[in-house]
Formats: sequence, C-alpha cells, structure tokens
Amino acid sequence: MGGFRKLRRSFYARPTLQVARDIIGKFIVYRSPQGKLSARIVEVEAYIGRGDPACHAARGKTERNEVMFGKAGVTYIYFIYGMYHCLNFVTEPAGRPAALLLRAAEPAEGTGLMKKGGSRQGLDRLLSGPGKFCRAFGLTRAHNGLDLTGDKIYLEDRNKPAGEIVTTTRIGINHGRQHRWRFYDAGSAAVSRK
DNA sequence: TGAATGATGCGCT
DNA sequence: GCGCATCATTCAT
Repeated sequence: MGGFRKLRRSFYARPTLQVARDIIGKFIVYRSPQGKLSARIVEVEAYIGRGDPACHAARGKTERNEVMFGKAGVTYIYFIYGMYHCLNFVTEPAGRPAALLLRAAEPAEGTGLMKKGGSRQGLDRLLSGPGKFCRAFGLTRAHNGLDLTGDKIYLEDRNKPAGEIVTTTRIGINHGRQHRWRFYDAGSAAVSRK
C-alpha cells in the first residue's frame, strides 16, 4: 500500500503562492473512523497575512484563527454560514499567518463513504466546493489544528500534476478582490466554477 | 443558464 | 446585531 511520498513540513513552510501552484494535483488522504478517503486537489485559494483583508488573520490573533499563526503543515478548519466547514492548510514559517483554502477535489478512494449532500450529482461534483468537501469527508472544527505530517490526515504526491493551472480572483469575498489568488486545474471537471 | 434567496450559527465590534 | 472564504433550491429568461 502507499508507496507515494507524503509531503513534509518543508513543503508547506514556503511562500503561500508557491505552495498553491504546487499543491494542485496532490492527493489529500484522510484516515477517517469509517475508512480511508482520498481525493486529488484541483482548486485552492490563498489567504496571506495581516495585509490581506480577506484573511481571517488580518485583524490579529484570536481563538478561532490561532493555528494560522503557528507552524506550517497543520489544518485550519472553521465553521461558516451556520452550516458549513472549510478546510485550510497552514503555510509559511511560524509567526507569519497564512493558509490555503481547499475549494475542490476529485474523489479517489473511499467514494462510497463520502457523505452526499441534498442533491444527487455526479462524482465529479461531490467535492466541488469548500463546504461540500468537508461535508463529504466528515471534517469539522474537531479536526482543527491537526498535523499534516502525521498519519490521520496528510497530502501525497501521486505524480498526477495539473496540465494547465489557471489563476483568477477569489470567490465569495468583499475585500481584497484585486488579488488573483485562486488557482485551479483547467483540465478538471471537479472545479467549483469556471 | 443565470440571478435571487433562505437556511442557520457563531465570531467579532 | 451584522456579516460571513456556502450551497441547494426556486424562479426568471
């Protein structure tokens, strides 16, 4: 089993926009209580530091966002709109708060365990949004701050990189719109929006 | 096929 | 009390 390379902390502890490009095409693996789930990452957004008004860390450290201020390579999961969770990967060296929001992925292993939402859509739409991903994987605030270099949840390089990576402005924000900090695999049908 | 809208809880001012 | 890194449904074209 496995045989693939688990991404180390040094992968995450770099400038966020570099990590964003490199993370497209990597696989996220979650060893859930029900079994192994995995998916190929096809869309992320960058949220970078005090100077980015859309970043939760822009107004300083709080109980909610404190993991972003710590070491790279841990999960940052928050609750939004009263019913959804969003998964992020903390980037940059400790003390420099930043993260990548996982927006979409292609289901790989454990698709039968992934919790489907209300509507019935094809497999390529099952993880096509940040809220949908966490719902399908069963991730909540209970999984905030998990170490991505551990064995419960981690990223792997399975040698399936993106062909073309497109950059656009970020979705669903009111401030910091000018930055083109959304990255996605142009060849994927699982991207949330084109 | 796209725009509008309701659901629903909580962090923060 | 307001606004939110969303989504599924409804209604209009």
